[in-house]
Amino acid sequence: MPARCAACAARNTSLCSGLGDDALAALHTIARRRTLRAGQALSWTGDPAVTCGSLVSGVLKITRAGHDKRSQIVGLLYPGDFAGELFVTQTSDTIAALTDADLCVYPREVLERTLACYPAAERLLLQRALASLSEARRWLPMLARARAEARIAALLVDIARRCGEPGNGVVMLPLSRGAMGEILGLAIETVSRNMSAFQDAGLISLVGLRGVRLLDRPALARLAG
Amino acid sequence: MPARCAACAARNTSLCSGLGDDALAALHTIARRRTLRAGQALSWTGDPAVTCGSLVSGVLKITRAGHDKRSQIVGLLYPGDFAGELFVTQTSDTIAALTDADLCVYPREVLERTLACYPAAERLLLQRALASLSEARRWLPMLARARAEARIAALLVDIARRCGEPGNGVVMLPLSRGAMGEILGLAIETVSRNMSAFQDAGLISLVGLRGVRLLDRPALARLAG
DNA sequence: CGTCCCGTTGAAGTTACTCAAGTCTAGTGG
DNA sequence: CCACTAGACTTGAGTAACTTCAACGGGACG
Repeated sequence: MPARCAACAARNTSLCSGLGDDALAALHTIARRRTLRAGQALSWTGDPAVTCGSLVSGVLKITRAGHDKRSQIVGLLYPGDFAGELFVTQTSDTIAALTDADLCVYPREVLERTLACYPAAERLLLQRALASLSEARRWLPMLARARAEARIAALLVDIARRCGEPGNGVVMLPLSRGAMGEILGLAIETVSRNMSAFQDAGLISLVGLRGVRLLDRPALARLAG
Repeated sequence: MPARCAACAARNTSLCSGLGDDALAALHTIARRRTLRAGQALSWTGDPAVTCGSLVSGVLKITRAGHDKRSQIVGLLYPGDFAGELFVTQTSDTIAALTDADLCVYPREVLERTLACYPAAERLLLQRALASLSEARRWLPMLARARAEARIAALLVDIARRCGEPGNGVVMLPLSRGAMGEILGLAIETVSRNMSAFQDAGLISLVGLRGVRLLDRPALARLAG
């Protein structure tokens, strides 16, 4: 096993986790490390689809332009997730870093050819894709119908689940209020108002700008529907 | 090639299109025909995931319960599309027929094992899954932000594209006003009002309850954003 | 011919957006 | 260590859009 892979933080959760040593070596030969600073983009909507990769650390956002040119976040990527689009020549998504991030990137076409030789890897990717589809569909009823209160409660529960807690119960959001609005389809002021209301109701406690302590997770889950 | 497959209307668009004779025969042996009447369900949210299949004719809807128990359509399936969920034991989606429909159904677990032997089929499914993911994400900004007018225009253009025209330019919607609302996250009255407004503006012309003639498709596309 | 269901239209109420000030945090430099 | 600043967050008031509630029209089918 390549030394870099053995030491990789995403070794057991990324695309690579399903691979034997030979497949891993094959991927390694086409891989390149890349770091992104918070705010920096990996790709832009409409660009030729040339790179994709596995996220090793940090959080990325996937955005698309809404009808009025306002950008909408259509997905978040956490360590181990696969970033980028396969089997297309032009990207639909803009992918950018919410926090500083490390990736293991591959040229798209080479990766596609490599995957064709390793069905186990392709199957893993299929499972991931179906899970992502299901997750995207889980948000549809939320964005289509739910009130701001429910959307925000759902997002808080979701992020707490994925970001885990560093012991003291305070979740550090990888998102600004503005980014939360971009995910939820809400104005920044609406997000802020509801967060304050949750705090007043004793459901959460805000810690600095990004920290949140979930004081009553069941109640939040109930609000989320 | 099995005679039933040779005569199948979805032979060249479904999962089967990527298969050689041997794989096709393998699938055929585990397949069963099934017809659904309009309104009839293939599976319900929460049921064990036991069946999936290829849609041969008709249109299906995929729905999930919203936060307030109201059902939200999260996807439509047209002939050739794959229906059902793989790699899960419990379904998230309710799948039901909007029109009378024919399917070629497989037991999920058997299909999964069969697919593992035919990487070409699995790759096709991966491409489909990624396309579905992209389509679901295309709706996110719509539902999150866009006004009723834009959502409805987008849906009309979308359906016209998929359902084609029977020559005279009239598209027969597979959806009632209520179903359109379930897709778009709008009240039935809002859909109705906006359809009337489009007609008054000369963008469309309503033909009976389900027929629509798109008189100014560019304008609709522009409204859709 | 009547009924039922779907669709349309109208009026009132609610929710979140927009615009506009403030306030706080975190990071910077003295 | 403290002061300062830029950006992020919060709060308030007014408005626009959609929902809800309610009643009416009209085609399909018995």
